[in-house]
Amino acid sequence: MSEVLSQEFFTKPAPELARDLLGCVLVHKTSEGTVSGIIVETEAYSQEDAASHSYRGETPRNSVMFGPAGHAYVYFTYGMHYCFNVVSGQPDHGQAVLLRALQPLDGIELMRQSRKQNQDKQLCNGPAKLVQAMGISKQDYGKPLFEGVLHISKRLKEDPQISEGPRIGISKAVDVPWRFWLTDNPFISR
DNA sequence: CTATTGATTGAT
DNA sequence: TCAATCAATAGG
Repeated sequence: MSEVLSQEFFTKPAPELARDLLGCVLVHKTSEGTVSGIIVETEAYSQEDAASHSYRGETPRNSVMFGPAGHAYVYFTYGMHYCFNVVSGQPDHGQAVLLRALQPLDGIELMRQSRKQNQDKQLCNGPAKLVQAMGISKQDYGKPLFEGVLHISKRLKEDPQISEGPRIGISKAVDVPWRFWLTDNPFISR
């Protein structure tokens, strides 16, 4: 068993946290069983960033982004999908890290059931896919990730090789290289 | 109140 | 390449 991250770990700026979360493990202990996966792809969003939900200030949807770091920002989009973010930085500065892909670790059978999909590479290779596979819902909005049934554990291996590039699916700040992934990992999206 | 858009996905 | 599908947000 790996150690759970401290809240302090999340207080760094989003682009930095996005890198540091790679290789860490997202764990969800549900009534059905435990599901977990290695974080292999992330994106950073900060308040000065035109592509960020926090760019135009605090609203009912994004308010948790302006609170203390280490909490979950879950939002509904495209009328059918949820995405999962980790709040980062200091309070009153809206920033977060979007989790885009995981490498399935535990509870793969549960993931297959919730995703109605058998191929392991198709289980968590997209932001809305991992939310489905991990059994995350809007109920998890604002929950702490440094303790509790939904949490993030420390890296299994230190100093992984990381690649970076432009973010996916946005129409503003399209050239900002704030998407990060574990180099050559086969479980990333696109 | 109305209109637009979207940090996506799966099928064609 | 495109439809699905609707809440949040911006604008009047």
